[in-house]
Amino acid sequence: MEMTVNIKLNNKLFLRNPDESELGKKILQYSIILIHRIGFEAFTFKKLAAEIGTTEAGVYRYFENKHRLLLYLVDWYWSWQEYRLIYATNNISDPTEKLSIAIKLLSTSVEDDTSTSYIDEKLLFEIVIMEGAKSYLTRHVTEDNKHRLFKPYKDLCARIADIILECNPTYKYPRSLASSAIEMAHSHNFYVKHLPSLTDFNSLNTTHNVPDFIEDMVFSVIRIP
Amino acid sequence: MEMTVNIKLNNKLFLRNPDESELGKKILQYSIILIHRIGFEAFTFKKLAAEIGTTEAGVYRYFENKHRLLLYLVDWYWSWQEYRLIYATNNISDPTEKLSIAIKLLSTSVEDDTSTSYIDEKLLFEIVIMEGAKSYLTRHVTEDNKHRLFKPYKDLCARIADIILECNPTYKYPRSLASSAIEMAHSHNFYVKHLPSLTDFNSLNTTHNVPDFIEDMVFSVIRIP
DNA sequence: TACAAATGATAGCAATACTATCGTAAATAA
DNA sequence: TTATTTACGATAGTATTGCTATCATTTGTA
Repeated sequence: MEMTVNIKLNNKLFLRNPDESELGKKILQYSIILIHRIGFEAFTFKKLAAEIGTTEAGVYRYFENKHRLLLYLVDWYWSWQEYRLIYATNNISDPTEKLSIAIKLLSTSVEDDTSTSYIDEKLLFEIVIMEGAKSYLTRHVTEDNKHRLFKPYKDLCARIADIILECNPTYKYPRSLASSAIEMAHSHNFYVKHLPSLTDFNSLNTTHNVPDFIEDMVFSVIRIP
Repeated sequence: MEMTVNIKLNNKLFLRNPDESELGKKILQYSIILIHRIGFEAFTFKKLAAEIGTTEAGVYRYFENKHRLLLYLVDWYWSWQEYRLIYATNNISDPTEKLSIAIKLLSTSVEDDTSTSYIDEKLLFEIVIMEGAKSYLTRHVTEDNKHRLFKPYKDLCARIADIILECNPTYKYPRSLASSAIEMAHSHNFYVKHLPSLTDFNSLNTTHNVPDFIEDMVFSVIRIP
């Protein structure tokens, strides 16, 4: 059986829906490749257009600016992670096991998922680690938030907060803990790679790793040994 | 008795030391005000120059570019926080109390500290929350790191990691926990203000707050009730 | 009094972040 | 079939950004 996952995103993210045309899909595909290669700061619509053989104006027909494109990619990523979490925890009743799965899914690098042809999930994972925070660290967070542009991230946080409450209904800070765990899953992957002295891991010694640390943290906090 | 704290920073951060001249101090003072007002993205040396009545080229004589200036401010901030931590924990022997003080210092907004005339610590605190991550989320992290430009941050992390180890010498992830706590101190202040659904606090209900959550987290993890 | 250092003033330039217009090809409706 | 929308390519243009360079003037130091 062949099947594809189609992730629908808030239509305020784009001017023309990129997943409904060949050019649109190419914009998504090559923006991931190019941002991954040169970084979001150096990334421009002109360079992207040259990469895929269209013009700058052509890209502007799909996205207002590169920040909106980043938001699209980040939202896609969080929606995809939520889908993976639902899929991976299906039929599992033990909430601690669900939590453990969630932590592993979020903090472990992935292989390119073949279910979507034009999105390279491995590259996207690395982009979200490196550039993800820039999607909300702006002057217009509040406005973007009103337009529900952070909904996928919040939905995932809420889902994990629910699992935390299932584990321990008396824990006082489920949402804060959920968002912290998700952020740590990314930030510590960044630290391991770029600022290893901020962690207790190194790429050689694999006895300790990021998901182990986060699991230890989360389960300690909600008092599950 | 009057005294001033003078923070010396890595001289690779600047071309000409800004704290050794009137113009340099004005650059620091007004860059904080301007970045706080319009955000780091919209901030330019031209606008800064106009603000303080000098020219664009004048600012470039002190800092290579605006990213280096941000790094200067962020490094200044972390050095200042480490100084505050040393000062506030002086003569305290109980490591759990030291840890508690550290968490409060890092996660609670400050009033403008009068010990430095040209740096507004309250504004700087808010800048580091909003823009701090951009100091290391770049293509040149590795190079900047080689030049020791993140040393103040790492020093503070190491100091807190040491306190964590004093509390519990068997805890496996002291550095990861320290860097996480510091980051959470900032990120959750950001969430409370801009994305409150990611937290369990709100500005009205002050029964729960950011330092309480982080304390609960840290002490749970190192198994101190 | 001489000299170097710091600053001010101005110019210029390539790249960025757009916006606008126009022609054409392909898909769709009448 | 023809008419018409739509999507795209091509080109042009503009304000701003992110610098670098030059030269004159002021200011502090020897």
